[in-house]
Amino acid sequence: MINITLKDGSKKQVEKGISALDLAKSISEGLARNMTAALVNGKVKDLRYKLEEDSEVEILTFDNSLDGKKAYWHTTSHIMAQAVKRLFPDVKLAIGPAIDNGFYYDFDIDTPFSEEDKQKIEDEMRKIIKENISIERFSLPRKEAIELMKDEPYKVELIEELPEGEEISFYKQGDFTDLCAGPHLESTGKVKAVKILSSSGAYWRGSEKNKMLQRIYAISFPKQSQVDEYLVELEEAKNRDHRKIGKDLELFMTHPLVGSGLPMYLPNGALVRRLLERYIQDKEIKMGYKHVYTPSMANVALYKTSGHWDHYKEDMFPVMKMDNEELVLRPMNCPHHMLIYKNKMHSYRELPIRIGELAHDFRFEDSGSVCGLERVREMCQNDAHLFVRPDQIKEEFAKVVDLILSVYKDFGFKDYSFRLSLRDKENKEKYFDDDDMWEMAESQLRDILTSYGIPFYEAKGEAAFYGPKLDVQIKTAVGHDVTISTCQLDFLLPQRFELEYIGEDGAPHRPVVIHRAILGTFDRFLAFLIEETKGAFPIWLSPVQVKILPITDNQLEYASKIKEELEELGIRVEVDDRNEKIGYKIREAQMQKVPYMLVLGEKEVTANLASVRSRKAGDLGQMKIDEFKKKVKTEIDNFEID
RNA sequence: GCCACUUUAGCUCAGAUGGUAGAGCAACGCACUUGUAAUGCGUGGGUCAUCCGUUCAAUUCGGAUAAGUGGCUCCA
Repeated sequence: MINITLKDGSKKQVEKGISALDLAKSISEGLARNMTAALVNGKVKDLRYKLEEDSEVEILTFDNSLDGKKAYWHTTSHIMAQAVKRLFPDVKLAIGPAIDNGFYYDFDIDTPFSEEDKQKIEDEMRKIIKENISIERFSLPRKEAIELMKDEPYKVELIEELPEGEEISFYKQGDFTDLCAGPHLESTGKVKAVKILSSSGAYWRGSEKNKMLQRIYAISFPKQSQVDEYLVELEEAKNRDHRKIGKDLELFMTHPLVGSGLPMYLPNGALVRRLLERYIQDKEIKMGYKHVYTPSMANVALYKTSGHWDHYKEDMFPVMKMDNEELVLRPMNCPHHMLIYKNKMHSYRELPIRIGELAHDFRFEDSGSVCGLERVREMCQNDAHLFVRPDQIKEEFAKVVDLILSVYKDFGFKDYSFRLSLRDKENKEKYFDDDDMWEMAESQLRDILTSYGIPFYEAKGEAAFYGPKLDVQIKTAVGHDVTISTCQLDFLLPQRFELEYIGEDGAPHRPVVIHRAILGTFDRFLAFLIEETKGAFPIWLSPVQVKILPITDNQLEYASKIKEELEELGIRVEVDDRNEKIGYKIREAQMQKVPYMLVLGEKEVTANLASVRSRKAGDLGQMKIDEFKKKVKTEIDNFEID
């Protein structure tokens, strides 16, 4: 007998060699029925994994954990591969993992899958599910494993990379066998509802140097209704997409004659952006930042000096040759700001010096990756460079993090995470070559984060070429993972530009540079803000804050009187004086996400009142004009979010 | 940049296996003077993204270009 500790802390004595599934059955039949995998001593195992010694066990179901879902989805990915193999026997299989939302499988096939192909594959998958084929695990020594997979070159490549001497595990379901570490369900019939979502090209092993394979994304659930719900969720995400809302609310537009990745801000969007610019600059000024203006282009030599030329030129617009000069549109502002620092001699007493700019940058983004305001080719950065003494790094960095947190609080953002972006040591040509500098910068950043108790995760290969970064990552409505704020530690540019300050000892010393962008770029920040608010901006950012809706022409005079009163307080207000029914005017104001509507009829004019309606709570009843003015003014001044 | 798909009125979308197109909303006009998410009637509006082919004839078929969408690569 062995001792099993379950997740709830309860203990159980069972026979040695019992399967996880039988253990679940001994607890409850229902639990066993919904079981997708087991977590044994922290490792995900199959349902039929045999428990040989005392262990901590958690029964995973589709509903109680991501690991449970992944076991379910991973099994479905094998069903997909089996279906594809049945329909297209010449296809070579690559990999088919579960992801956070479903799974995919990559196939090497000469002609990409058509819509009809995908329908056929989905039908075949349902057939395999119906056949309820038992899924068996077995393992082989490397040589035999390669022999078994000799017709699958991608699998052979994977096997060859597995550690020497280890048994290689396979899963077999009827006529289909796949190299796989598991875990899996016990049979294909356990999967109930499946839906192919999309297909696309994807490079083998994620490298553009390799062949492009065909990837199919799909999802599966224990119930058909869950598939339907998931599809509704996807549809709702599309309605939150900043590109759709940006068009509906006339925030920005694009035009083929202007070009890809070059959005134009319409009056509403421009207003929101101007308010964001003022908001952040005011905050920065309070924190001792000095703002500058520098040109959007520069001599190539500037980027040769900074070192960007060798690492970044592929992402820049091509050189413009003038008489004796070679000019480029700038992709970042750091070099300009380095020269501003260098413009005069600095004392250790002056530091930190904080140079800020709302600066336009130009990056030649791949045509396939531009996206609304999220990825553009001309952007405006909320950029700043902090020139600090080494002993000030920690404090100054913490101030930046505080600023980030306070801004996010003002906007009510909650779904973001800090990422410590490090160099990839395997890929050194992407980064400035100075191991000592990297080790020092990375460990210093990690120390700061740890000592301030900021939760973060680490990501290799995400650093800037000159140093590691702290990035704030968010997920967009359609699921892109993007950086919204960034703070970077840089020992390189001060060296390249030979920056100095005179220390207490009278000798020159080298400052350290912190690059930071709080709102990142105004473009992407606005995209994020649109998606977070679904276009219902907080009142201080709303293009129209109050819309006055007279019921008939008889209230027009009263309406314009109130309009003037509100305008005196700087409130953005419009009167809808069209000859339409009140329901129509309300519907329109509501769709334009106007925070407050004032309905004015006979009753209001007589009593000198306004009927107030909020976009969020609906009819608030009648209010004195002064009372309403005070309410709105307070909400605007306090950056209130609803 | 790569793979696939898409592009028809200001917007959202129908449409014909080749004989130059339609709806709803919006716009404009008229009537109605209206009480918390769409009043009724009428009018105008399209080189069917652009260019080049095939054809008696192309918005429809083929090719190229541009822009967009979903991914991959890349990235604020």
